Amino acid sequence: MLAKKILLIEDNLEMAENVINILRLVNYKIEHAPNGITGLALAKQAQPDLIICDVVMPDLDGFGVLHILSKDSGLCHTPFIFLTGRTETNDRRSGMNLGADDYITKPFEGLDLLKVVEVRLNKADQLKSNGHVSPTANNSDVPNGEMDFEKLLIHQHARTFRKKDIIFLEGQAAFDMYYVMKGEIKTYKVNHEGKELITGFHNPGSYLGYIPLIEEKPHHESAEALEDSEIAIIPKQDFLELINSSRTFGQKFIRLLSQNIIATGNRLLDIAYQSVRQRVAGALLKANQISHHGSEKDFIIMTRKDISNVIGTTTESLNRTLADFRDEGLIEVTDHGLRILNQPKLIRISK
Amino acid sequence: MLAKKILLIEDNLEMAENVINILRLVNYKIEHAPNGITGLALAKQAQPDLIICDVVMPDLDGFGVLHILSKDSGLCHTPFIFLTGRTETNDRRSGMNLGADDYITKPFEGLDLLKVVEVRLNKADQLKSNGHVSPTANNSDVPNGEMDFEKLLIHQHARTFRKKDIIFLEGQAAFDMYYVMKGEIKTYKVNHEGKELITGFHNPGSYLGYIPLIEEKPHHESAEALEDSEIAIIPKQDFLELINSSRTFGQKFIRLLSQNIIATGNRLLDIAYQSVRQRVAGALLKANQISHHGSEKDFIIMTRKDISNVIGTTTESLNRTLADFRDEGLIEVTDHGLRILNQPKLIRISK
DNA sequence: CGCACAATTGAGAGTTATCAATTGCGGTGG
DNA sequence: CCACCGCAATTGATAACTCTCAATTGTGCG
Repeated sequence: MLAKKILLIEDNLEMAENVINILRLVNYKIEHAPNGITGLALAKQAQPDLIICDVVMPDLDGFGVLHILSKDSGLCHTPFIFLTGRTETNDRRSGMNLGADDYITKPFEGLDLLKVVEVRLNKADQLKSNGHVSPTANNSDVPNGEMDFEKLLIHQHARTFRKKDIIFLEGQAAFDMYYVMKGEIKTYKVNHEGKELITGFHNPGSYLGYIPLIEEKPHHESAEALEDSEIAIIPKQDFLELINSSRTFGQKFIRLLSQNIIATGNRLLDIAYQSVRQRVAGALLKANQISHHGSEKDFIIMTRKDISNVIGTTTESLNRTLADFRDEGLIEVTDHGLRILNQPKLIRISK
Repeated sequence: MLAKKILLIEDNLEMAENVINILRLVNYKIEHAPNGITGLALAKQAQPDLIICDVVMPDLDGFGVLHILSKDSGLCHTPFIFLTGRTETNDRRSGMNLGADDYITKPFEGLDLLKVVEVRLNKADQLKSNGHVSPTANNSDVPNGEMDFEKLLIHQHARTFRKKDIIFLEGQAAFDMYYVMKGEIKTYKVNHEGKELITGFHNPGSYLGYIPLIEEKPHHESAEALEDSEIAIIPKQDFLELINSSRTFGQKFIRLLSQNIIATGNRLLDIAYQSVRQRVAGALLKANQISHHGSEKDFIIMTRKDISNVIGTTTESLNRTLADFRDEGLIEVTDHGLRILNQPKLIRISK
């Protein structure tokens, strides 16, 4: 197989050297551009298999480079990896949506870099060789086939979001719909005092962020990755066309929305009139139903903060209730999570 | 004009005499059937302009008569009025959905009877003479034209629901969508302990009860008339066809659902974390925005119970908060309702 | 007039939030 | 390798809030 060609766009020469040295270890062919402008030119000329690009650069920064490349039909599907400084990403709560397929934070381990590069090259190969077979069709992550929709996903490569990464923030303008392919995402709203209420958990096969597209409004909730996740990003235009042209897809969405309304209505009633004790019991039961995501049965892995933000209470109140439940022999608290011991009694409490 | 022909189906002869005597005063032509079976036969033969029918009868009761007539293309649009006993209707909370165009409770005043009959005859005339022009197009109650939808409404006559009548109850099977043409409706959910949470107010132009039709599930909330109202009833089949065939209508519904989701999400956040004081302020402001329904500006007419059921608290807590607001000069409490005196400060409190 | 029901007010109990302090844990840097 | 830092989890004490129960007043209606 031909050696893969990688384009590195990085203005800091020391850093560039560093990256190049690491990549050379695996026999990649490296092109280096010292700024965004020449990076663009080099990309068009060399047609690399993958692009690594620093975010912070004079003149044309990484976002600019990405933006321009995404308009280029020959390069828009080339894997694009950001090199981001610690300070920028450490504060993930700033709501950045990187827009690249993946990213690496500086400083980084050589192994991390190689891994990310390899994964991205492999995925790109898969997409190419599979032709029009959807990448999601290969693994069984995705429930009930989407037909039209999968066709649309083919032309999208999934982006990576690491644990705690923000996918979008309440109030931001909405440009895309999101489709979870791997991992787990929470959506939430924050009130005036900074208290958070979780509005939903989203596993593979779940759609995110489409309501603002319909309403032509900013995001009404935020989304954050609870674990490393892969998410396909469908442009607003494509989504709207799909809704408007495909009857089955439109109907599917109407049903999604309806279910959402019924569920939210029930939650309203619970939060309005049930005690914390009742809501905790209910939340544990629901979490237990849903979150068999790979883990043992009857095992709930969530931070106290997240559980309390589902219930709409403080961690302290939650914790007291959990302690009560533990003392009453209803649940078991281990290092790794919660296990329900007496489901019938919990059900009784939750009503 | 020809004398109108009215068919009375009533097994109690004394009651029948009574009704006939009253109706004769206005020169109606009366046919009388002493039971449901002959009533049906007489209806088909005489083709009356209006039918008055007792609910409680041996063999075939009023509901049975109505059901059979509604299948008859020649009679299904004939105004149909129920005569119901006090005991049945007094307990309106039993969730009956009468299904008739209107009803009269025994014992009744002669004037009431005549009024109801006259109103129904007039409406039927209007429908006939207007041909394919929607009756709703004549008055400006209904916002932004519905196009396809109005055509569908033509073939429906509105049913009357009196104040406090139940339109549908949570848990009941859902057969129809409802379209408010006049009056005001509240939808609400009730929890295990009988506490009520109001999920919405619906004015003319508003749709009700369609979500269960989409989901093929029982009603997820109940609906009750807050004042005398007129509601068109669209059969499930018609609604589903409309959703599936009309692009614009489907889109319209997607938007309705989306708005609902955004609004409910915000309410969740409020109820979860805001104090009663904050929620009362918010509710007053919102009620003030919406409920200029004919009444004076800045004037809120709602029972304390309804306000507290919007907020998710008890009437006592609500009332204490209202008393506070009154003492602080933020609102004025009169015999007929509440008036907001200091909107800016209320806004500040609500956040 | 009296009944049924909505609104109001009071007193006390129960629940939940807040503030504060402590413990435990994973990762970092020396 | 270990001390240290930051963060999550836990526990305690207290304050604040809201509900419940009870009693009273007001109001529309037969």
